[in-house]
Amino acid sequence: MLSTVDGSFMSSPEAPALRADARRNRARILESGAAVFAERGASASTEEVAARAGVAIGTVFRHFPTKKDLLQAIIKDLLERLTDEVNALASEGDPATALFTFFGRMVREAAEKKTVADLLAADMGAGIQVAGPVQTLQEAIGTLLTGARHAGAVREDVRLDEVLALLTATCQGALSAGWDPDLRRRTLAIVFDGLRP
Amino acid sequence: MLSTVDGSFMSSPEAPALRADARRNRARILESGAAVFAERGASASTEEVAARAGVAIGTVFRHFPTKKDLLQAIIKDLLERLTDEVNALASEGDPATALFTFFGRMVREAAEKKTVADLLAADMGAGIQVAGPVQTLQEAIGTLLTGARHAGAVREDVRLDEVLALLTATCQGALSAGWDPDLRRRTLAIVFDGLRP
Amino acid sequence: MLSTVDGSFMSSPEAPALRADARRNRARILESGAAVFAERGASASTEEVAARAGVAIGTVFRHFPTKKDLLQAIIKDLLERLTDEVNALASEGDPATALFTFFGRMVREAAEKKTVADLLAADMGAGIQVAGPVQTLQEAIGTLLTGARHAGAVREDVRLDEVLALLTATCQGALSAGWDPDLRRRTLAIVFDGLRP
Amino acid sequence: MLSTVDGSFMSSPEAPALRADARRNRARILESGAAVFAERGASASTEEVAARAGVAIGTVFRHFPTKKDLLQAIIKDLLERLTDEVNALASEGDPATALFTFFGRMVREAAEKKTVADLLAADMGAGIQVAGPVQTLQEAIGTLLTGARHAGAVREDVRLDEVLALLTATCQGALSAGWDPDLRRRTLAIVFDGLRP
DNA sequence: GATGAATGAGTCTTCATTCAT
DNA sequence: GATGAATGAAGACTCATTCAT
Repeated sequence: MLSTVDGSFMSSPEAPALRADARRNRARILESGAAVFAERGASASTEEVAARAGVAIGTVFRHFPTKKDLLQAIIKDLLERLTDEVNALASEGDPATALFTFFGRMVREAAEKKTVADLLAADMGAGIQVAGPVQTLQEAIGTLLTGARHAGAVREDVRLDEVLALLTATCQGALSAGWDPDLRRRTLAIVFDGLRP
Repeated sequence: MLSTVDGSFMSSPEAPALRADARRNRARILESGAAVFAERGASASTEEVAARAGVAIGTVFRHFPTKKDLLQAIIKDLLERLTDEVNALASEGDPATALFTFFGRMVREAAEKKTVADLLAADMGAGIQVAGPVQTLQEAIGTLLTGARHAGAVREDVRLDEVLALLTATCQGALSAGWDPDLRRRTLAIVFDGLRP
Repeated sequence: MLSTVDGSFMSSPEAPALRADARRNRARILESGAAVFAERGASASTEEVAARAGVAIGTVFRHFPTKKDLLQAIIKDLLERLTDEVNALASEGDPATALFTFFGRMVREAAEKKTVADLLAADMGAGIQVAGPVQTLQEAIGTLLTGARHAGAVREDVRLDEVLALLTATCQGALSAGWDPDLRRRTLAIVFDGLRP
Repeated sequence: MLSTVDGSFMSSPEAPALRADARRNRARILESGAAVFAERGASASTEEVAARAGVAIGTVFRHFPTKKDLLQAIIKDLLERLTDEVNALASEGDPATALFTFFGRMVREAAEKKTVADLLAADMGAGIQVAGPVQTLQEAIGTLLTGARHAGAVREDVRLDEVLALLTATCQGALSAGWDPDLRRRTLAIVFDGLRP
């Protein structure tokens, strides 16, 4: 993946201009947070995130005043990275396969890193708000879908919300059940078959 | 549904006979536990389960020495009920549609009652062991699949583990995303299409 | 069972019927809380209150779900006790001296036990609500004042709010400065002189 | 008021000369500290003092190595200002009214600015030492008292410690109860009446 | 000197679990 | 067996204080 975690050289203009060490810590906290929450679920302790990031607990709370803020930031980060991937596929790849490629990649990552859908699922309920980034990602996937339809790789009557539903479902399934590569391939083959004309 | 919640007259032979009120309490705890954990997730407090069951907290722990035991019992209960449903479909229904019927019913319930997959997903990770009942359910579903294949309703090369993977995935997806009936129908249509010859 | 359900034969009607040991603990927590907060101020730790009461921290929070609740209960308790005293004086004592007697007693206790005014002052700001009990106490003192005026012991134009202001002020002063008995006597003598015709 | 806030040109001889900006910062910290602690009580955070002073937290701790030091400095400052006021009244004003004038002014300020007595009361307990400045102020007030006695405005048997006790008490009372001007006038009228022959 | 990020002990609060009643 | 009070280990969060930049 090309994007940097800390967004160091292109931080958004209104950001408070963090010191180099602070930026480094922020990035490490996000990273360890993603790992810890993916492994242990959203109820893992902030202390463990701090420990894995190699900082004191206070540092985590300085960067993210609330556990919810931390969770939200991790998810946002993840969503942005996914959106970047989708956009790259949309501009480079073959429209007939780009959607399936992204779909497969996302499910594989969910199974391997146990990150994406768990966070999306486990915590949405807790009032976490990431509406903006989610919509951006969805629109990007919509572009892939349109391309695939035009290329005749996907049925004309398939709508975006079904695709998103299938994507979310398979990510969560792969995640919680730990699909091995072969099972993943066979399961997705069925879904992809269902999408084709 | 025919199964009893408390399993009163078929408890394992060596278990000491429960007093009538104890049996009643056990059943009510399982029931309220299913409701509470489905609504609030597995991190809901045991106290709340007790309150909704109308018993004191001590009573819950007398029946289930550990929260994990309670969760396990609830899941087991659920699995047994599902197995009964599958078996009923297998012996009565049309083999060509039975699998799809069960699939659709389970996803609908997940979406409506937020029970099945949430428990299965959220807590499997915590070391809960329900291997036996799960296998029983899986075998029952296997029967449905075989019937469907023989009836020509499902492709010959589709294996049970893919079907289970798709079932789990869509249940979780429906659950966490709250699919409305129309979205559920369209999403499952794609999956079913993928399963057909 | 022959014993009564709550075991308490004279608790106030709407009270939740505490067990004997719980009632004992509740009382001890209120007592140690009054002492600790008076000594160390309202920012003393709940842990210390628990320790002095000889219970675990959880017990304090079972009885008073919030630190604020604890503070409020202590103050209410105090106010009720004071109101009782005032009422006793109003019905028994000499109207010409009852007000002065109560005034002096309250200031002496403030100086000795460092309780009354500190709590009243330190915590009122934190959103603690004891409006009811406070008003009850004030009305009781009002009765004393009326009696004293009728007896010619206090000037006709002295109103209740001034008396309360002087009472609060001297309590706080005695409390924070630790007036010794002699200083207290001389200081109150001046105030009482100011109140007389 | 004549005293400078920063005490720049009269700092103790051995203290290293502060840079102009450092002197300015010290003054602003004292000022914002007085405001913040008066508003929020002594448990307000040092961070807030820094923010209101427009400096970083490190700067506060460079000037006052400990929160206690900061509190102590604020109180000292306050006491010195009060002493100046008393001295001015002692040398200029009418001895018969000077004491009452000062008394009334101090109580009014307490009620309005919530500063004086709060700090004096709330923090004395925490081991803050300002014995020297306090004694200086007390002696200055003693001069006012002597003048008032000689002028026949105050009873011969009234001693300084009672006057100070009444002053402290009414300041605290006015402060915590927020006496309005009318109540303040009536309450002080009673106290003054008690002091007169 | 100023800055503000990092530290970590301390505080409030929750909750699974135990046990006296 | 049922009750619900007590326990105490965690967990989220705060804040005085230190120190690298």
